[in-house]
Amino acid sequence: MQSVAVAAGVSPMTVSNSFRYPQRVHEETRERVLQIAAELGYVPNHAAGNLASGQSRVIGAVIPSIKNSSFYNYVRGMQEHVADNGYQLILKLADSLEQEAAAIRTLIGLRVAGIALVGDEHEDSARTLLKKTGVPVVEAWVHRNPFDMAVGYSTIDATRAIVELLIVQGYTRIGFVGYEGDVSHRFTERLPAFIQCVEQAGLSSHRIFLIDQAHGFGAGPKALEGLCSIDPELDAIICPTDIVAAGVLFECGRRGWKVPERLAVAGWGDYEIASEITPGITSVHPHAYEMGQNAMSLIIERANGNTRQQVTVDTGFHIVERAST
Amino acid sequence: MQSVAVAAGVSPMTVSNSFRYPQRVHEETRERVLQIAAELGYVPNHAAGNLASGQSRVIGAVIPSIKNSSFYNYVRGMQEHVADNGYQLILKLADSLEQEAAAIRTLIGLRVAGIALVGDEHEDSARTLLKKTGVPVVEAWVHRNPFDMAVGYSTIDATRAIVELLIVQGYTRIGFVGYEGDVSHRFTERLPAFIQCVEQAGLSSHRIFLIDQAHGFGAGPKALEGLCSIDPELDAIICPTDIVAAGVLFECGRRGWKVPERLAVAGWGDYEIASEITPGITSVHPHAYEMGQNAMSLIIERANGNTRQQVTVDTGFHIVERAST
DNA sequence: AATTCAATTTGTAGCGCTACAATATTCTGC
DNA sequence: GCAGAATATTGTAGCGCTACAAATTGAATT
Repeated sequence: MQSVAVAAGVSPMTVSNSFRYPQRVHEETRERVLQIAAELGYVPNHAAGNLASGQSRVIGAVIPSIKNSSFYNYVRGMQEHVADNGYQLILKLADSLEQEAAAIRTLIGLRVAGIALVGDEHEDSARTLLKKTGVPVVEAWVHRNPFDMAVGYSTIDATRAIVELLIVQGYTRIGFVGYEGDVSHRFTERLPAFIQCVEQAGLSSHRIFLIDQAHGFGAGPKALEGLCSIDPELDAIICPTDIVAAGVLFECGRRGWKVPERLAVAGWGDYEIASEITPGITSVHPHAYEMGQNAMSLIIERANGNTRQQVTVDTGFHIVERAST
Repeated sequence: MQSVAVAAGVSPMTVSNSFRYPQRVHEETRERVLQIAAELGYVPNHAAGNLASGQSRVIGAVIPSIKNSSFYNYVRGMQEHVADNGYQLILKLADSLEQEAAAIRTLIGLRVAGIALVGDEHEDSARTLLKKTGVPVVEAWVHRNPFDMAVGYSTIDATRAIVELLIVQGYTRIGFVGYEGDVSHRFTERLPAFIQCVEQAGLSSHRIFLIDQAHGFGAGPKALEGLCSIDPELDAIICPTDIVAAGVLFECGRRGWKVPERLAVAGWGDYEIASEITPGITSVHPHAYEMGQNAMSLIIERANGNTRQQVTVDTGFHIVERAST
């Protein structure tokens, strides 16, 4: 900074202001400073700025995986929103709760302005740390009982919507594919909603099969086999993601089963494959882009001192009906 | 840090050493310090540490997109390697060269220990900045003419391998799908290799169709249509990614074409879908995990002062033969 | 008991920047 | 031409940490 200041014939403070508070500096001066900075390859040291001001223009987001495209639009929403507001987004990947806790520790070490997490299940140590440091936290993809702030949609309502659609379309032997073990509420909430909804319609809710979350397409054949051993005349299947649904479709192809005549297949997430595969997969579209935008918006508002009363944003969802049901 | 020091009855310097140089501190003392730090929710301020030491244990990686799973194993390789060496990885997403340049500026502002990029095409301003700051840079997925260091494999050799496989299998009317416009060398290198290789075999190289990189599965039908209008009797097709190949497979399904009898389909990247779809897609497996590992390894070595002579690592590839060819 | 040496701990200075208050400069209106 | 306001610029101190050198401690040796 010093050398830029000398080269531009101003004080270091003016260089600092040119970057951080452009309107405080006379336009002509600012342009000269920025040009010389560019020539000298000077980029303000964020670490020093952060230390001096106690503020940060970097927001961290932890996402569970990039294995599937589910988070593409979520990240895009975050990215575009922060860019519009002069912030920067950095990402950390975490496949497990331990990794999430480590990622949170890194982000806190970096003294980011806020942290966006996915889901509402976190390690106790991470919760404690977040609480103690008081950093703004948004949980995305969930919409109740926020730890701090939350943005999401009701997976219960969405489950109900998809079950009701299948019932209206005349399916009666509906199977449900869930994830086994410790997985996020955004998955575990669906099963009770399914059971309640099919029983309300006077149908049986015993067609349930749980698979390992780690599997992608491969889960499809496994799930189909599992459900068929419960009821060989299964006529519809609700999958936890479009990837699993596509796996089921592939397996139907191998078996020579017509979709949806022999079996209706519903997915979740409205991934790109849902619209491109034949038949297209009926799916829950979760407004991921808006979720990303709102997550950043909540953090930026909090960082600017606006403590909002309403700390949960419901971005809703909609059902995309396609040929698979 | 001060309050941890007081609570533990040691000097701030001992707290610092407990975190940064554990072996310098007596085990008993260290454990007490770390335990009190945990109780107090103290996480060392990376900004201050970075400022004081001029060193950073954070490495930044810029990846083009998480839309497809192509970079999953690459990121996993990076992640696991840095964790083993006491470093941290942060990710930035960039869909365009401008976004990449912005991401690089952010990472430089953060004074990261090194930067991993994908491909060898970058904005001039970004190149200049990287050169001037001297931060260690690895370009991944390319393996020649590194800007600083590089880790990748030869897309030319891989193209040759896949073309030769098709020729050996008896296909003669081979079509090639490429990307139009300004895309990375890791794509543009393939077309000349394709042309050279088919001509060497005495075949015609006029079956070429370029598509927009932005399209995913949807590119498949477009490409197939385009190539069929060049040669309706096309008997094999080489796609730029497995996603496009899957799109072609979907389209073949709609047309009632048998794969590989009517048309052989080759993909690239060995994404999960390649092994799960029926028929499985013959694909180029790029050893992405090893690429990620090596990228981090090069940066960490450089950060530790070991200037290696060999700045390019070839992680190779292999062809996975499946039923689609 | 004195000396040596290694292991452990501790002050001090300063990293590059920004908050804040103070100062310098330019612009109004009369 | 001048007071007063508005705009633009500048010192100073300090953010939280670590490099480095110096100091302390304890055990082993003479």
